[in-house]
Amino acid sequence: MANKNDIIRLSRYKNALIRLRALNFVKVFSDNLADATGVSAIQVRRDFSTFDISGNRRGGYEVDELIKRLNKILDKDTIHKFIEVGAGNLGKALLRYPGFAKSGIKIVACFDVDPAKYDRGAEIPVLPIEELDDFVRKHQVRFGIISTPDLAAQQVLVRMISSGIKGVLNFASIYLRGPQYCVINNVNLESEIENIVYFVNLAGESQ
Amino acid sequence: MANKNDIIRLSRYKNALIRLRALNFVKVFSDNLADATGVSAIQVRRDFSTFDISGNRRGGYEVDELIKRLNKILDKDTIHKFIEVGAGNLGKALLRYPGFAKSGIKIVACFDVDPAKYDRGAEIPVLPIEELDDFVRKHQVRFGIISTPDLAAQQVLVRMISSGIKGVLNFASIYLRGPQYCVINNVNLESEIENIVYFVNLAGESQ
DNA sequence: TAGATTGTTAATCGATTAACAATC
DNA sequence: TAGATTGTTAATCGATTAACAATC
Repeated sequence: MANKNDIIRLSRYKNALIRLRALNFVKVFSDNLADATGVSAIQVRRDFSTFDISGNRRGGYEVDELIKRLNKILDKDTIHKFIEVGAGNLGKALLRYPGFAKSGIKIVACFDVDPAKYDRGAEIPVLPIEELDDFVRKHQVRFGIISTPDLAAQQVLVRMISSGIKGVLNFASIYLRGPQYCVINNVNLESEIENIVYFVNLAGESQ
Repeated sequence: MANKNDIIRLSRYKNALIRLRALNFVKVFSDNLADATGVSAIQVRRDFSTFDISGNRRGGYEVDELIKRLNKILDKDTIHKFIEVGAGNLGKALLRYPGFAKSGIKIVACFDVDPAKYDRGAEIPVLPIEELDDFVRKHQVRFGIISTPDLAAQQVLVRMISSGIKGVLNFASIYLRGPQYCVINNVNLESEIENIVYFVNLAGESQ
């Protein structure tokens, strides 16, 4: 069965292919994709094999066809509705982040506890957290983003799950876990920073 | 040698320990940390062993001491200077993101190509990209954040590296690589979204 | 001392790579 | 056909876990 890293690599192949297509590539060999993504050519072929994508021996893979297959697997042909909880600095920026629309997702509403943040008239309305459950059920939203302070994150997760949310992207720097049927991805910026600092220090010392 | 996952786990232990300390824990056993972080107890002990952290057989680990050791390893006792390139929505939000100050980092300047974004008087000034090299050399900055559109990211990376930056956090959804002596962490929100969607779909199908 | 926990060595598991057969 | 590339099977590598000795 596929795991997170497999999907991350598929995503990278897809992005590389889109750039290659812009350069008028019609076919690619696993070697081309390896160069473009930093993944080994053998890994590229193994991944495609895992997802039943086959090329032409001697002829490589067709770019258009390959992009279509990857988009299908990654479900890029549907627009996915998300809600967000937490309308602070990061939360507001994410509402306006053009990368999300480009990724084929649409944040349909944001929720907060702070009445000063409510804004029903906005393109993406900011609503009281109490309305979350009804909203999610009514609009059949399956995905959520948590951009609250750390302390609120766990509670928000519980609320999201009980309202029927099945997948969560968490930006709070507390590592969240949920029931098996719920997918949670943690983007921990603090941890990323700590990583960079650690390895830069390490490289600095060895000189 | 430690790898990225090792450091991510150390970061998680540290965060869990800070919460446990707030609950008045004085000692912890590897089992406690396992429960708190979702990592196995054996992995916890192995990690500590890797970093020469030892506890008391029968007595576990002392919380205060352990936090100190982890902070030392993660270099949390120094404030690290960062520059940022890209003052768009996400870039501006990151400038104001309280999580960074909490992580012990300080963004000292932001750079952009758009004159409309320049703001020399701001607490964190937004400066023309042409000034990046001088600024980085003068202030001896070693770390950078890329929050530009995808197309600019590669160029910005080259510029950062040539000015002496050693560690980069990249938010553009293009996978960046650099020379070995440079540490690059890619935070690809599009890819995170694709992951969540994929696994939620997968779970949905199997029902 | 007996019991419980650490810390290390050996075993297992999974992911990546090497080798090579299939085939265009 | 000869040459080059895919795709799969076997081998390797690294990370995680199991088992257990050390010891508080």
